[in-house]
Amino acid sequence: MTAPPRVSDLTPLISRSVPFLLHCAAFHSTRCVADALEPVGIEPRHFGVLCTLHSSGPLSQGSLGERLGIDRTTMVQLVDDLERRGLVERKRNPHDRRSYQLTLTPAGEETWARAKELAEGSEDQVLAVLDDDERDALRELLARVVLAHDRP
Amino acid sequence: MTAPPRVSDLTPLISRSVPFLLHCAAFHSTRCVADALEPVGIEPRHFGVLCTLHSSGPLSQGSLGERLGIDRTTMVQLVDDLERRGLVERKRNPHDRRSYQLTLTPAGEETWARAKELAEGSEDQVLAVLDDDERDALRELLARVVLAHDRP
DNA sequence: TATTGTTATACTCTATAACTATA
DNA sequence: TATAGTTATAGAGTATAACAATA
Repeated sequence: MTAPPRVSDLTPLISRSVPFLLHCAAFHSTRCVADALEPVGIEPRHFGVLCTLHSSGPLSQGSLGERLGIDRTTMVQLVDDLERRGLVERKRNPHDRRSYQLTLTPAGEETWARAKELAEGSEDQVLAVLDDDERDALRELLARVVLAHDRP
Repeated sequence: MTAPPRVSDLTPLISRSVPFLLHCAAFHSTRCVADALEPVGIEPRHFGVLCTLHSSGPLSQGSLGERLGIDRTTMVQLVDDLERRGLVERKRNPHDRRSYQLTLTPAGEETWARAKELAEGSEDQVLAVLDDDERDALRELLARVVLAHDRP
């Protein structure tokens, strides 16, 4: 992703538009999460996989990718990364030997817990200029907008 | 950009996080703008160029790219697109013949005005689930967060 | 020598097509 | 025949390096 421009350089036609503001805010927040996760050696997308396996595992690569909106060919590389780091294990499904049962290793659970703290910390950093009520309000407004565009 | 997943498929660890919500909202809003601009034959990035030239032109390709956070090599292609459509004109700067003075053609001004209406309409569509006060609140909260991360 | 615009090239991210092994 | 995972490949989108014209 490319860094957004300086807001002060732009005509208000752009800098006051909601799509532009959302693009900038998304960029900064994702970069903050990425920076925060650096000490545990994973990127935001890997964190998504860890969260999903922690909450809903074991899952096959296919169903994991489906939930996360990630193509199965991309999923292979993501799981390769996590397996190489010893965070995820590829066990064969005994009932269907074509598919895996992906699970977090103990190290994967530890890394997930650590990453969760770091990610939450980065969110505080992104929203530093807002007080608690304003943070709740922003989350609520965004959730409603996003839900309205969700596929059925 | 890749489409975000169905929110209902995700663990709340992800779907309630601000970076994820911002990513989804940014994706949907940009897609809506892109769809809205389709009738005038330009993409959101072209619209950014038209807006900047309308408000602050004439500009050289370099300074235009600098304002918009777009690399100069990418800028060449963008201006090529707009020139091919007859919306932007490359005039040589008489005081420095290395650089251009980019200006909107009359057709460019017309297209800008039309695109502005279409883009504003798409914003209404994105924020359809929010009332006027809520839209203002969202814009205000986003603007403060973005400004806090702006480069000096 | 430095700068503007340009081209050719490389890199990243992601998706499509084709393969294998299982079913 | 169909599906899970994999690999090779191609396509966007963007950035780096090298070049021509001008300063």
